[in-house]
Amino acid sequence: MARANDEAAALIQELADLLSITGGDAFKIRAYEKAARAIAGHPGDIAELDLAGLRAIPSVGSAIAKKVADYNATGTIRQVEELRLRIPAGVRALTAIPTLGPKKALTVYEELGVSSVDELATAIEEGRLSGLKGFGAKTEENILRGIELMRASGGRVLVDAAASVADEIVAALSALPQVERCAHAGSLRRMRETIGDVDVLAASRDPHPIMEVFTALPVVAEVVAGGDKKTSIRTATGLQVDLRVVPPESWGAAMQYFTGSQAHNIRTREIAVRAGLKLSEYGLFHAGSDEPIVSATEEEVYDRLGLPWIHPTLREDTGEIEAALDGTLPDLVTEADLRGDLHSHTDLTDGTASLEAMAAAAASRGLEYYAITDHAPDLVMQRMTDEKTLAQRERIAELQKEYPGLVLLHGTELNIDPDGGVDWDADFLSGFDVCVASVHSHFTQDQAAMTRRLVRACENPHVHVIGHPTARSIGRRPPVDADWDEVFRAAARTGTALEIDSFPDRLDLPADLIRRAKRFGCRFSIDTDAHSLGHHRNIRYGVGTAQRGWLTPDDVINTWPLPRLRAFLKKT
DNA sequence: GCCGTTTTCGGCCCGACTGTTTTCAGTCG
Repeated sequence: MARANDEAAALIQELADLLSITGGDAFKIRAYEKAARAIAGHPGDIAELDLAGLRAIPSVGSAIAKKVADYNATGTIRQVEELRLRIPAGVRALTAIPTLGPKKALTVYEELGVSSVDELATAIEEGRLSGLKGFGAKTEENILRGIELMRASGGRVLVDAAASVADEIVAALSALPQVERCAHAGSLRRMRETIGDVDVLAASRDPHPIMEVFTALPVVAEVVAGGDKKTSIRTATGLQVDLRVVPPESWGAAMQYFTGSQAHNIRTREIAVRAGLKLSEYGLFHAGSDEPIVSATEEEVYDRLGLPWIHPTLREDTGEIEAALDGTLPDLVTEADLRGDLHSHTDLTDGTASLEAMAAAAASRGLEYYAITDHAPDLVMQRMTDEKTLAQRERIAELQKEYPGLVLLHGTELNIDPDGGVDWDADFLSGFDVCVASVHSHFTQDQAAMTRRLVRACENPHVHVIGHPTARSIGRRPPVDADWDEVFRAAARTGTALEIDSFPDRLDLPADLIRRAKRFGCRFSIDTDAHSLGHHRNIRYGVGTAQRGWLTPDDVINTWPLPRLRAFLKKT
């Protein structure tokens, strides 16, 4: 499943982690981290590159190129193997505990021989940490807390859970007279698929009362840290929320800074430094005099750095800075570009709303076309039959008369069987306007079998969209194992679209695979896969995922006018 | 370890908060 790029990047990142524990040079560690990102984001296959080719990757010099060549030849990197002998994997795992970094991890390992999270918890309970340099009572308490949190939640929540907490807090704070502006930033604004903590930003000259209201909100279970510029709380579910209050004139610089990512910020600050400037959350300044230049809007800050404004979903240092400098940033697809939705369910199968209610919801979204795609018979528990789906087609034709502005399409969500076949024969399939085909069973086939299965589905002339292609469930089920480059090649060749399923626990295709698929010329369909009326709101997460995959409206078939879409669905 | 029309050596992003400290290291984002 993992490409050479991903495996090599993980090894280089591990090298950085291990060096940070053994006390390696901080700049060297950063160089490894930067190179790891560059290798992971490199479009070509690094397994095919020689030393010169590797060195051509930005941030990869001769030393790292040799290590990657080492990986290409042997499947590992010698320095990583050596450091693994000195630092057990459990010690590296300790740094995942909040408030415990590489320095403290090394101290407990060297002084007490602690090399796992469980051992550390035991050591603290037995009082073996007392007297250790830098470990007071408060530190012990915080570590125990951190371990508890880590065990409870795994540390991250789905994007919709974070969004609802953020929306509630932003609404409450925006109502205060002292607050001039308030918005969320951080990984939620970047639309990452899971969120570690929520960042909220407020502009005000009078922070103190804002902090007081914030820490007293009903959602707050615990105050983690409190100052007048920054306050952190935790909700009852363990989600941390950081509130930063900045002067109104700093709003743009602060939004830029707190949206991140950290890697993107390092790049923008480096550009500032080279231009004799200094960029912080308070603004862009002359380096020598600290004279302010701009700070009110993000656009001004980027502009003064010689860059166009960069969409938050692109800010990961995976090529957006270079694209911005080249003037080749994509014109990203937005929710407003979507004319239709090609995947939805009614109470005929496992949806909870009637056909009529789902159509009404689609109309209120302002859509021009909407496909009803209830499950096909091979998903036996859904009890679909030929008769039921044909009766539904007639009801849709009747209902169509009530919606002059919305074209209702009759479709189905087929099941791709282990050999790549689907539920109905060609003759019956030709009666549908649109067919989504998805993997719903046999998730653990080996890579060769799964690849054949998906390629065969693409080659079926009646399959228009591959639904949630990796079939992952975030935090619960891993993605299926396929040679995705082979699948993408088949999808592009046959004119089969790949779905971007908007369900917060799916977000499937994931953004990194979207970006890869686009390079093969694939098309995409951003769908809700709605099973109820409320699920239509999830479309924002599908759009965010598509944006993180650098998609433009033209890449997405359900932004197209219906005649162009119908021509695509013929798969000629 | 990487990188360069200001540099092939000497830089490398910046600030807030906590806890254990008497001036600062560690962690986080």
